[in-house]
Amino acid sequence: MRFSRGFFPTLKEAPAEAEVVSHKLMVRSGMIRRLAAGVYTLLPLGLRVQRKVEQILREELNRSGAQEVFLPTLNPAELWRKTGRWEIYGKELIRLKDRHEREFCLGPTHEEVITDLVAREVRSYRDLPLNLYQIQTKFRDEIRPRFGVMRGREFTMKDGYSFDRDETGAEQSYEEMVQAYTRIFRRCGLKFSAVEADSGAIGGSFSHEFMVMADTGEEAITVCNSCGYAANVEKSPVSLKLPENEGGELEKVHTPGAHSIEEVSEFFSLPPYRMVKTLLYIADGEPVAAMIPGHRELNETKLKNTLDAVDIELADAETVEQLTNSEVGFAGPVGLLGVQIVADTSIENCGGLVVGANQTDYHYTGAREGCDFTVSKFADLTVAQEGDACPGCEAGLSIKRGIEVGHVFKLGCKYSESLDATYQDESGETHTIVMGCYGIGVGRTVAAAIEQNHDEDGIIWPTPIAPYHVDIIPVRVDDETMEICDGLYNSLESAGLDVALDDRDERPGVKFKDADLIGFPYKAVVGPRGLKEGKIELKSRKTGETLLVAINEAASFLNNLVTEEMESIG
RNA sequence: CGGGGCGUAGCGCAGCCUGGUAGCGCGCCUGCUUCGGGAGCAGGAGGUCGGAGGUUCAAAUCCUCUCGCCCCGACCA
Repeated sequence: MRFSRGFFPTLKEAPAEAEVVSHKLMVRSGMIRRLAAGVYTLLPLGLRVQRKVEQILREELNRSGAQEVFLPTLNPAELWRKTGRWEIYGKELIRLKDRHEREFCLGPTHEEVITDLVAREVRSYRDLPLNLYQIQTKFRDEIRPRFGVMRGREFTMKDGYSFDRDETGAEQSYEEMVQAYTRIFRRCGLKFSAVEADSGAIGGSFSHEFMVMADTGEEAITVCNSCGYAANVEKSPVSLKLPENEGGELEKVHTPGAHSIEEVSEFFSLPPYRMVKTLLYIADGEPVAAMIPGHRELNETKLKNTLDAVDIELADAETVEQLTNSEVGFAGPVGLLGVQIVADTSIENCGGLVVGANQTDYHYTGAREGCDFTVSKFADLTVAQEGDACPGCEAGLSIKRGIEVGHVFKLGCKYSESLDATYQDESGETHTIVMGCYGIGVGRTVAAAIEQNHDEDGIIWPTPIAPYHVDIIPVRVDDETMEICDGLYNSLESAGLDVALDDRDERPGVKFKDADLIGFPYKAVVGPRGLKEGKIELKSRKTGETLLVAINEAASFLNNLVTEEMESIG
């Protein structure tokens, strides 16, 4: 592509709304433009990169035996009602009605549609296993779209679904997808790790997230440097042990003005872990009290799973006051009526605890679980912290940040059951199909690649997903130079490289700056300095190294460089 | 949805407090000179100051409502 004909609107300054590097650089380099909150137009450069990622996805998924389909965006409500998600998915689901008042939604994911398809078409064990995927626009009315293409309301996602006869088969499909994903992200030039994850609203029993390590990531991950264990903090198990403690008798103490754990802890001159936080939640409409040691944070995902609830939220002040008959800050398990109490396992049989007394300005000391109050369920309820013991090897965990670019789930029969996706085995017996589902955020992968590969001048594309491999830069736009550039352009194109030619009548500095911003892996500079010796300068974006190569050798030289890089990274 | 902030030329911003001529930098157009890391000079185009109401002789500026956007939290690829 020649710059003079191209649509590459680069910007010197990033729009004020862009917060993270990838967003800024995508806007500045002319890849994307915003239409509305979380809704973006892909310009030619952005589209090229996205297409390259999609191509890698197709190659690797096809290689693993999956087949591409294309499912409708417009989904009838009826299907979603069958699985119960019309209600469960909530406000995130974009709903609409047609002229006959029939209800539809725009697909935020496609378990319903694909399972319905398979339920209709698959009869026999001979049809299994089956693995289908699509690359398509998804719609989710995110509460808070942000970071450009990283969390949009309309975005491109690759979603795939596997269908197997049984658990064993499903596990094998899952493993194949993990392998495919590993190849995909490696080819995209990303440093990533597959971490254990919570299976969330989609449901299911087992899942991994593919996280690209980046300080701007929205996810916190626990990582063990010793055995390699990695998990989303939401999922990362914590087993707390509180120090032994005699306890003493239950006693109500006047604690004026002490609301927070710090204040109460200071009041009694006792360490925070002897305090117990009692947090009141509304879980699917029912009040629940969750107790955790005072020095810890509650993990809402774990709480939700423990309660087997669809939706939980922290009770508001009014509700808390109603339930505890006191101001906010004095909730405790002793004498708390009509509320289910769950607690972190560390509290089981524990004595000498300081808890709220459900009376303004009063706390109990010397409370003992099992004696002064009873808990209906114990579970791991806290958020993992830096230094916690690794569940694999007991070494200290560290906390890192990551961007979730992919997610693999073992779904089980959740959808195949509600949509009646079954098959007959060799003996004619009917079984429910066992499913898995696998997602990759395509735009997010592109953004993550930028987060990991950039410098102060702009993007440094990994060669396999660069919009163009080489940018030819004539220093002077005169006939002699342009003739050489055109020659190089043609031979590179016929060698199969993606090549840009900056034939604009601009000063060289402008071209260099744009080339660095856009992030072409190589610049081929054709100018008087090199031409004196009959040579072209090849400059690597990544290393900044410059090589002088004879004009007639430049094409094959570049071709070798690029090919080598594509292969080594693949 | 709760908390914080912002809407003035394509982009980045000033002006608003204390009402009275709409400004700066970049970009864009024309010309000349330049030409190896975002050139210089000269000339020029471009703005219903997010929208609606109100106060006032007079509103970008004050008041009310509204729409949009961004940041912090719960959701997720």
